[in-house]
Amino acid sequence: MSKQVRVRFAPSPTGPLHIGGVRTALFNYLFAKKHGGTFYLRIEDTDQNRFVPEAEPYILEALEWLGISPDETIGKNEKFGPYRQSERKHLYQSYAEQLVANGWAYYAFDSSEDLDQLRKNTEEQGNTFIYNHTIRERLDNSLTVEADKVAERITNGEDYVIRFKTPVNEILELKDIIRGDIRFDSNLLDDKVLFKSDGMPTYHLANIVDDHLMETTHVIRGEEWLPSLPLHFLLYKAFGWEAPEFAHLPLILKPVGNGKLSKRDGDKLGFPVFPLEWRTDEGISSGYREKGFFPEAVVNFLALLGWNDGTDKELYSLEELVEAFDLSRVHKAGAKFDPDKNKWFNHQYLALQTDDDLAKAFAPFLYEKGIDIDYTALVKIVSSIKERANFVEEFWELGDFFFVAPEKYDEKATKNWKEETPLLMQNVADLLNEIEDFSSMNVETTVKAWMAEFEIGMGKVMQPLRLSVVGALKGPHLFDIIEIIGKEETIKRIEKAIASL
RNA sequence: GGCCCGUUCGUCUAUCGGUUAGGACGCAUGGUUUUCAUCCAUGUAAGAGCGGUUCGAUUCCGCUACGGGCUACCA
Repeated sequence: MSKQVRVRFAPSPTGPLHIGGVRTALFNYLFAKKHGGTFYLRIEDTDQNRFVPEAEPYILEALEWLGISPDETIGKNEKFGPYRQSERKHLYQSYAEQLVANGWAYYAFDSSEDLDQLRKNTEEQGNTFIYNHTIRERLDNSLTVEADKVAERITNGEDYVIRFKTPVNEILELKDIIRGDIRFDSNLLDDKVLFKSDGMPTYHLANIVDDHLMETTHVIRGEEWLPSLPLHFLLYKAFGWEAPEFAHLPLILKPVGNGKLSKRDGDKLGFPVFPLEWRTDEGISSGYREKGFFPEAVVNFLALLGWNDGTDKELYSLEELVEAFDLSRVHKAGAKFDPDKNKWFNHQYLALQTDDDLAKAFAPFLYEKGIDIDYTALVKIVSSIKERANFVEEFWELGDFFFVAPEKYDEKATKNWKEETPLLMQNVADLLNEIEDFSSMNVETTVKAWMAEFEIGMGKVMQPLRLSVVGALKGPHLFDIIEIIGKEETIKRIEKAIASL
């Protein structure tokens, strides 16, 4: 690559960042870093009707959480600012008018209502309505109205838009880094609105102008933009600018059924579609962060959704992803989102955390339950249960017995509570009471020696003992549990079990 | 309807004309754990269909089918 790579993520602040958007941002980030380039964030807030003020900070926070913050954006290295299109508003009109002056665009006065009606009528007759060369010479625009009349109507304050005058009879042979060659027939394109009657540019205009002004070298975006590729290419041509290279990413599809993953699917199917929780008057949409996902796990999973480096490697740090990433190895077909695999990645990353970090992450859960525990003990507890969890949150249901004595006993397990069990358990309690060194190892040898001496079967003791201490047949090594909760508590639990079973 | 993109195990994917079509998730079985889970092992399961090109096609081309996206003064 000859030029310094500059790529962008350019979301529209209409709501929280969707998981598909996250992946687009991630691929841009990886590509930039891979080539020692710059990753910048631009806010495309040209639609005043759908603007949501909370969206912009949300997007920034989400990228930061994921560890893929932009190098340049609002308030950060603003070499090409402003980075909000609403603050660049003054730029666009003159570019649109430049196109009109060069014969690449025209003013159009048709109202939305008239056009809707016309579209409806045309389609009722079984024809396809396209505002392009087939019809533009017959509609109310500067192609059909005298120049002085056009000027008069505009100065009189009449609403108008500026439309692109799509060239006729051109076969456009375009290139996409992921998809290769794509052909479009210009006759089938429509004359897109570039400049709206509210004085704002449309996406198409603003996007091309800004990508050029901000010296973007590669446009990496979702596949839903592929149909506008010919328009964008033509716009670069009309302005006489060199076009960036394009790469259209495959879509992320919903895990079950058909169609792309939508914002609604997430909580309906039991997994988040947003990086961070999003609260509105209508309710709360869950986020990966709040659900206890590690950002590294989300990044890793997303990176492998539609891309791989050709090896069997699946666990990548962000640095390794940067190193291995290659746009031309991005898969072409859409990928179904797999919540199970996503969880598996989290399990892998949980296993990589230190006991200390996990204890710190778990502490707030305990605090909320009003449980006060010695930090050293907590680290031990976390260490004994972490390998069975996918999420820190699960530590509670996996190890609640470390903190509170069982309230009730698992029904299935109580069947092993035989007639002679109470006596046996009382013996165990008495035995434990005698032990000085209450370490897991020592308790285990002592109890086992006692069982051997009196020829008592393991099952007769171990199962009821576990039931007494834990309340169910689950959990880590029993003697480890006993060591952690201590002699006094263990005996208390045994006696409680004898009394209630 | 029109335009564009796509199509390998249930899912994510490897394969760049010759492979017993590989890996991972999931699922199943076994082992470890006197528990549950983890972990380990094994198994399960795929080239949409039809035509070409070729000595030989999952791989290249065409058609069909199916899936997806776009088709706004939204991005």
